[in-house]
Amino acid sequence: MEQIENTKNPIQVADRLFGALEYLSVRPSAGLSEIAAHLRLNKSTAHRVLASLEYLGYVQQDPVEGRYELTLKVLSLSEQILQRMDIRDVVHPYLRRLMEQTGETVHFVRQDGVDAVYLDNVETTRSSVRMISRVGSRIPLYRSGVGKAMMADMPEEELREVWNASAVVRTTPNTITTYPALVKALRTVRETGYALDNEENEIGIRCIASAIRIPGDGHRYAFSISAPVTRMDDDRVQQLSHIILEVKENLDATPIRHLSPASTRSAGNQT
Amino acid sequence: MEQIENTKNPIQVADRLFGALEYLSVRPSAGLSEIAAHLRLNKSTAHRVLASLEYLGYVQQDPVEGRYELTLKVLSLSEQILQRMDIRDVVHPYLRRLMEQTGETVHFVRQDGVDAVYLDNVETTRSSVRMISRVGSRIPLYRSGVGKAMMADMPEEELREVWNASAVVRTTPNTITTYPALVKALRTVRETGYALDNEENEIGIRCIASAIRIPGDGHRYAFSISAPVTRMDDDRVQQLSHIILEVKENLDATPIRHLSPASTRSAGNQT
DNA sequence: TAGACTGTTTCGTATTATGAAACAACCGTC
DNA sequence: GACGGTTGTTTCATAATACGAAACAGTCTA
Repeated sequence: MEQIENTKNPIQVADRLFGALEYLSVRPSAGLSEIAAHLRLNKSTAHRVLASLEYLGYVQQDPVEGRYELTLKVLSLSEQILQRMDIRDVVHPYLRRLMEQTGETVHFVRQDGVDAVYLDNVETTRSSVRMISRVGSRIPLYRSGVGKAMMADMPEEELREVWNASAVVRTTPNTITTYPALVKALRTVRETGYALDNEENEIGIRCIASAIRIPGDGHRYAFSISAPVTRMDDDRVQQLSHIILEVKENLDATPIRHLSPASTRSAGNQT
Repeated sequence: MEQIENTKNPIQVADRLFGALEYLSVRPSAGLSEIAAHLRLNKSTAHRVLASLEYLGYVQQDPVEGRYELTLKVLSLSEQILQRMDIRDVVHPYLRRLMEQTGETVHFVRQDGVDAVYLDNVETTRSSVRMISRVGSRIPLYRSGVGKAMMADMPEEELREVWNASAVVRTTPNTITTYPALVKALRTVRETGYALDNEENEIGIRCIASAIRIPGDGHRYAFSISAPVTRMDDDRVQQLSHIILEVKENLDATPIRHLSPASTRSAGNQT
């Protein structure tokens, strides 16, 4: 029990509270017994936990069925987080122009641990395939263009940590699955200035990405153009890479007003 | 102290945990002492709360500054919630078409308590004013087109409850501030089939909205077209109302596959 | 009607969170 | 260079708090 002892959550209830929250976020609604069983809690405890979440406004109980479901309060939380990310406002017009220039869907991400998290995107208007915005979703760094772009900027030690913490899964024949392969790929990224995801995450999808740096911001950001391979042969990759690099230069040169004091923005809500 | 006694949170720590979370969601980062002061907690307690949130992955501490900030995990939570809302996938193409037909920004919302919460939107490509997506943000029902559209479908008792729970604030000269005025406005909505927000929330913005109903879904939904008054005179309102009503009819007739059993969707992540 | 489910409430107990205080490690000042 | 003023961190005895078995109250099925 000495060293092996997993560092424990200093507040046990927190496990239960967020466990319930996360469980409910995956299904439309759930009954008390079901939640209790899943979290291995006594019904009574589960009930208290749910009552607490309800009190806080994150959970709501169907008065007739008795089932529990999330309210949209957690969405407001996310919205506030996104809203104070000034960098999104700066980057968004570039994304838009990039989409218009290329006709392809573009993404903007930030590193969060071993993943890249989508912060913004502008979807192509040309394709008939609607792809609803997935802001907030994740993709592993080692398996994405944006991820490779950001990793190319990391010092060796940090890279190593990321790799070790990553749960490597081969999702396509092209997926990078060894550290040496990753290092080699990153060398190419550094040479060319952009990262190519050549169907490494999903068959049929290629994408070109580049990292950008924000002075005074500890996080890593990147943006990308994705398209089906049918529209993305090597020639097109060449063309697009020029556009990508141009945008990157512009963004790197753009000063970002960071951490505005009171962070009081014009509300500007619309009906 | 009989009746007056506020129903208390059955789990006190929950207040602290989510208090810290919500506090951090408003500012880019915060120091421990600052958080402790704001939540009126002992530094020691605050530290434990933060450590717990960090353990759960929602909070991260800057190793050099020592300041705390949110990770993007809460965004993933939201994303999962949005992703299982099948109705968004159904409605999105309609929104897109609506925007293309009218050239104006369109919104899609759901009722959550006394507010409408934005679930999706398609912003106009014509205007040069970029308006980054505000999915997750809120607007009071009584002060919005979408809100009035949804309230028009409520039985009197429910309406009364909403009104009483609403914190009425006059944001423009046109804002509805009395219950009789609201009732009267809703009568018009029922007669015409759509709701008009005539600069009732924000000067210079008009919008037309309509509620839709989803069989087997306990929630209320609505969508809207917003535009500056300069592009939205009474004639245009007339025109747009026809389009709105047509979309509403289509949507009301569209069957929504609801609560898919395992809710396992094609992931389809892209780099 | 009996049985098997729901979700809810109670209450004695032991676990758990609490916070004052001491600690360590900075930073700018005098 | 010791100072007071900051950070964030750790300890620990005590009180408060969350716990869960069990009983309860419904609802639906057989």
